[in-house]
Amino acid sequence: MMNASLAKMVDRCDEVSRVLKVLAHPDRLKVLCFLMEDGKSVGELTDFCGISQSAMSQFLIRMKNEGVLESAREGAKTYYSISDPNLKKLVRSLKEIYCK
Amino acid sequence: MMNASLAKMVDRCDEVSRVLKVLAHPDRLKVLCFLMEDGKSVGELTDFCGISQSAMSQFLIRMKNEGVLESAREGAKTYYSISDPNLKKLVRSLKEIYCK
DNA sequence: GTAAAATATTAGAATATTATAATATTATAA
DNA sequence: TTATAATATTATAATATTCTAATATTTTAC
Repeated sequence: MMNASLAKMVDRCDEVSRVLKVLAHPDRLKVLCFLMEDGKSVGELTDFCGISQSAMSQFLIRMKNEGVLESAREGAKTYYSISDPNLKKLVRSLKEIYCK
Repeated sequence: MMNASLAKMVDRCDEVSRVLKVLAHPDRLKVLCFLMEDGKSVGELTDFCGISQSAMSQFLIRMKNEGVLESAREGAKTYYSISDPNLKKLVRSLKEIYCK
């Protein structure tokens, strides 16, 4: 009726869909693509996306709380980077699928 | 500054994030996992997910409008299946990443 | 034709998300 | 110590999503 792999996936739909929600916004996805290279400051990310500083900060903190980003303060700047290896894999897959 | 693959991905963030939005709900993700096998009727999908018939119908029609599902009426039943090959690849990737 | 089964539609309340503006905090440089 | 740069916080309006209930449509079986 239902194979083991499907059953496992179904068990994790809540968890996985929460992560997907993070990616399901053009600016957040853009941020994550940019962060694939290395850590960036809030200012760099704000410039890159062209959204307000406040909106960016809120997105970043939200993604950090969701467990996919980590932050490191260096002086007045805060650098964000991807902390979740699964998310990195996922963004790589998206590139594979949609950017060939 | 920014490699070609990243640039391409950034160009498609709007499109890709719209698809991800479809997956970013536990019940819709569950449906898509179930549909990886083959087409299912609205009734089967409703039973599988344990949500109301109306909610399921609305989700299915929305996903069809989004271009990831197709439907085929057979008598009183409507069978839905995945029409977007990229979405299939994506669900496969999610299985790979999160269900190993 | 009428009833029942299967699906779709509509409307609306409840909730969540997004975006903006204003302000606060923190750190550095002068 | 004050000004400025960088980031975070708060509040809120605007919008979008989700869920439910009620009803409508379509098809088949009788």
